[in-house]
Amino acid sequence: MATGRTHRPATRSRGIPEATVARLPLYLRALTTLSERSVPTVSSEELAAAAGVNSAKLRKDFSYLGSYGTRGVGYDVEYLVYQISRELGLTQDWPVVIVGIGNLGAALAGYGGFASRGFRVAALIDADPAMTGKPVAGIPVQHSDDLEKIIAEDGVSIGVIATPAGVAQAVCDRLVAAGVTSILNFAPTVLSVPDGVDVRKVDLSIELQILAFHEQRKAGEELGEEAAPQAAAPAAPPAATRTTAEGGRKGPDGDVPAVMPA
Amino acid sequence: MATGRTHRPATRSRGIPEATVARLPLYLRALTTLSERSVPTVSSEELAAAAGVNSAKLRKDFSYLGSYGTRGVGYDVEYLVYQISRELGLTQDWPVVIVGIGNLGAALAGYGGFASRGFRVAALIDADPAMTGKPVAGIPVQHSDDLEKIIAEDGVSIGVIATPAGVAQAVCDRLVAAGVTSILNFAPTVLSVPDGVDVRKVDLSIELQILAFHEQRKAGEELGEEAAPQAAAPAAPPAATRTTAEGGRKGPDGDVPAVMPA
DNA sequence: CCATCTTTGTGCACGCGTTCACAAAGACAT
DNA sequence: ATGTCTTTGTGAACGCGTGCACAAAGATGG
Repeated sequence: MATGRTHRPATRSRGIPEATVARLPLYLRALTTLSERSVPTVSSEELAAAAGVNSAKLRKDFSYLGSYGTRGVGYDVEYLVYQISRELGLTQDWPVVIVGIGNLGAALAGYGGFASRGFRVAALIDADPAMTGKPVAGIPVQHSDDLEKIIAEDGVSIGVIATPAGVAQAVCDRLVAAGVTSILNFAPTVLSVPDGVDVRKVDLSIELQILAFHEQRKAGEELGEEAAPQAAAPAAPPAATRTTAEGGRKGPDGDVPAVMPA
Repeated sequence: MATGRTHRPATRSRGIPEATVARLPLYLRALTTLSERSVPTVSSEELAAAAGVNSAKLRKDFSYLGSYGTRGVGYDVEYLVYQISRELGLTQDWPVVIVGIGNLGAALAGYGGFASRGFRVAALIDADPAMTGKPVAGIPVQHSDDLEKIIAEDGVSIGVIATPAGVAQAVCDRLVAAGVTSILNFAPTVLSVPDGVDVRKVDLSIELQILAFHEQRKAGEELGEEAAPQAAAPAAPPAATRTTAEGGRKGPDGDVPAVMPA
């Protein structure tokens, strides 16, 4: 999973646990598939399998929404699709702006999953004047000078940041000042926002690193493990006296800017 | 955060809690930034602020790795960078293949965050013959017929799936059969894999839906809330006798294919 | 060498999330 | 009607993760 929430430690929203909210979209997707196949009802067991979760967990999740099932039968697919959509707020229109139209921003602009769920790409914004006016995924890119105006005119409350890390906080500040209260951040930076603003972060690099950790562990187990526990530590051990790090020896790597040169 | 893990319920790997592993990349990024600025040591308080977490949590996380700090001083930045890198397995080379070179696949191929962390894009694979040979981000796209050969020759153990949802499971099966044991999935589908294979899922649409939920809640609170609790339920209520759903009335939407027509 | 001050490392308690297991509810057949 | 059978909804136990708060460790100054 992309990484989690930032703000709001555990504010149980309207009694629905955060963990449950995060799974509702999963159920919704499975239900939509069933709906297309004209399946009238589905049992918690079947739906759980389709969504890849435990059936008891699914039933408990649904119990937070109300009693929408029928004992001995299961859940009415159409009805449940509507209830979950309503709970998630997908029955209304959510205009979204995407800031930073690099490779990733362009991919997001063309992502079908948005439009299909009540999300409407209201505008694409980029700081590069050369991009202004150029259509991406059928939508003309606008210059970031007009950011505030765009947000206000379209009543946008959700912003997507796909800029380099260096400018992400600045973009974030402008979005928030303009009235945006929910942000989906693809830039590899920790954004700080005032209370009342939600930030969710998707970090591609982090996901790979987590996979690498498990991969390494698996490889180690196969080899009998406990082979090279401490190896040769290159840098300074818990240095007693504080050693002044000699220049920026770390050379390569460095936290590369970001997702794309937007 | 992109969404979470799929397999491996809570297998505490080598004593390090899963939640801690997920935060290590965060710490590593903050530490790398400090390293570039030649900061020799950092306290848990400072580092925690930079990473956006609680300092007590950070200290506990580090305690799972060992005692790498010095009381009264803090942590040696260079040393900690190395220790975390080693723990995450980033000191070794991880060849990665990306399958499905649409907009998203191309964005991933050009993503700087990969190369900078020990991940090497070994190959780009797409099923479209028209793409074969075409360079994307400097790497020529190869045809999916050669998938097995590529995996074997380069010793790839990590695969990224950026294909439409419809073919994701098939691609996944081929990857696994060819020897891949870790998969990062961008297609909006639940992948089923044999034991021993890790799957992490990044679902852009789900993230937005979660934001919409909170956004809706915030909007509701402002209006005094409890305004339209039950509204007019359109579809069938917990139908007593099972109603045969009339055709595929659900019409619009439908779970759109995927990320890109790869 | 001792006192003081800073910062780590962690024991402990608390709360959320997960899972089990079962009683209650309703469909369906006779 | 009544009994059987299926499936929901949930009480309760458990485990993980988080955060507090403090003792131990070590640096630093006199």
